[in-house]
Amino acid sequence: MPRADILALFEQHGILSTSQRVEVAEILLERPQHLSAEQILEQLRRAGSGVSKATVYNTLKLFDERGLVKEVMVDPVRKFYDSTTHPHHHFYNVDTGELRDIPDEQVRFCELPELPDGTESESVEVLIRVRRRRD
Amino acid sequence: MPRADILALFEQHGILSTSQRVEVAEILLERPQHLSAEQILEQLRRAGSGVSKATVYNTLKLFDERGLVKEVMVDPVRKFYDSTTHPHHHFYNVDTGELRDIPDEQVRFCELPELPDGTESESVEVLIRVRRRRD
DNA sequence: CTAATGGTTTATACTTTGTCTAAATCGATA
DNA sequence: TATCGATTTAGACAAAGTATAAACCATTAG
Repeated sequence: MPRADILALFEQHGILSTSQRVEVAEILLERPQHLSAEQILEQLRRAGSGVSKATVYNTLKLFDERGLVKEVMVDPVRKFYDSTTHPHHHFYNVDTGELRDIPDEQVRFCELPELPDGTESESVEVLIRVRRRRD
Repeated sequence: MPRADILALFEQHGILSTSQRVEVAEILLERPQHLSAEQILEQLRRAGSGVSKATVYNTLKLFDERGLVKEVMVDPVRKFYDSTTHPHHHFYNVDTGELRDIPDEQVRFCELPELPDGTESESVEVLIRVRRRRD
């Protein structure tokens, strides 16, 4: 993703631009993917960046709060951040830990339950857990 | 849940019975619910039980491995254990943190994607995130 | 009855993930 | 150049969970 696009996204989400934030965004927003804070930190380190652990965590938290990325819950231990924020679904391979997107249009419901009283829907997400076929 | 039923479930899932395991099961299997290890430990303590932290964690892990309960991922910080193991879905209230079951038959799919090569489905779960209606 | 065996429980140390804090730094402006 | 507000940083800290090794317990063997 070109630097100009990142700056535009920051603008759009009310995020002040700093070099560290741009570095994190460049990695996570490069393509549709799911990364943990630690994975991003590791990539930064490999690229020779000096961004601190605290900043990576703070930045991802900020991005999530401002809706630039989305926290996904798939691992009970780590947080993962999804560069795709519009509603979509996931395959989760329990053997490998791989998380893969399912385009929204490949899932269609015939029937969904009524929402609990006094609530409105925020999202409807399907998680298909798969494992290596052993046959 | 009567003690005899718990012992039968242990038998059925290949879990050797011990007094500590029964204590944990009595709490979690009392009704359909979702509890963290810490919540269970707290209930045990309140009831005057001396079961150790390590045993609670080990026991829940064992129950999950043997399919007696199901780990559910809804909080990125804690693990929650679901006393309902057959496939079903959830409402998650992002305002209150409340997690509520959706019976399986209230969700029906018209269309689902093909699974990735070399994998088989383990589960298909829907999470409907809701929030307080503000209108 | 005693000892040996195999699994379970326990305290405690440790690991991992993430947050907090206070000081240092940065960038813009006056 | 000084100041101000916000950000970054190192490192301390917190919470959840795991690992380890010793103690424990029930059962069986002698």
